[in-house]
Amino acid sequence: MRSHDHRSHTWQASDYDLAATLGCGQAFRWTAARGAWEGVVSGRWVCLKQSGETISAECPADQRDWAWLEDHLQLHVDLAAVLASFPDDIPLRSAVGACRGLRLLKQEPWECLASFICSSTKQIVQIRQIIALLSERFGDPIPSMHGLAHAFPSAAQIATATEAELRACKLGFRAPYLLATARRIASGELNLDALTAMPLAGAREQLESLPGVGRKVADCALLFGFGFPTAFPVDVWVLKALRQLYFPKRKPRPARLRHFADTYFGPHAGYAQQYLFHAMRLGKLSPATGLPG
DNA sequence: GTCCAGGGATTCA
DNA sequence: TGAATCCATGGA
Repeated sequence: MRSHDHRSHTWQASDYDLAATLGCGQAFRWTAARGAWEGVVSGRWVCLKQSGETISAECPADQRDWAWLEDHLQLHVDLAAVLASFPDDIPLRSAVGACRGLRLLKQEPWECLASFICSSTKQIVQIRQIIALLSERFGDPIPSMHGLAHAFPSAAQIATATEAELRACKLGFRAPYLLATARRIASGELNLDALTAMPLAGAREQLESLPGVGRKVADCALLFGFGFPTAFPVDVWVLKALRQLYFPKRKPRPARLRHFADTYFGPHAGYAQQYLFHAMRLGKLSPATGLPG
């Protein structure tokens, strides 16, 4: 055991729930194994552990620096400041109380976009399986601490696949969407790197022009991959949360809910969305905790 | 607005 | 243990 090697690193991270963060369904390449979390970030295999307020990482090879992982885990984010920006209402208090230390990750844009194209009407466990198959079959082999692992395939790598090969990765009707989008990215017809510097609405419009990318998938990519803090993905869980908690005993039209989501939650709306999403899935939000009226 | 497109994990009888 | 339900939806 070496104490000053470059294969492992530790951080002090207060108010950080690693298990909730990696397992809540925002990213799909993390698996819990023997009290640790193993995953692939930016083409690097890594094993993470949390003990109290210490997070440790171990890689199969020496690392020059750990900025790639610090960025992915968003270790610099002041969670208290994020939570303080939320509207002070009963649903969010309840969600925050149920998900202490839940964080948003910063994923690679292409991987995130592709993952959520695969996500439509799939459950999180199934999405993980799809992403694992895509990586095994089309991604670059990389070293891990037990045999070979695989990087998430680039758009160019997926673009070389056939629709049948993608369907064999359990994509079903999503296969042609992913293939067509990969080709548009790989050809340079749409440059994902340019989206980061654009206003949210413009970036969203660009993403929604891609096959298989509607409002919800675009918002997931914008929030989890491109770092737009006000993107607010509305999936079936968040829809349920909004209806039950903010509009009980009413039947708001979808456009009304959309407007509410886009205007109510403040500068870190995406974070608020993640708390509502996760708390709802945990069954920690009940209609009884909703607002009056 | 309605309908359809994989399929398997999960739930429930 | 077999059937029903549900799923981080988008497009025609």
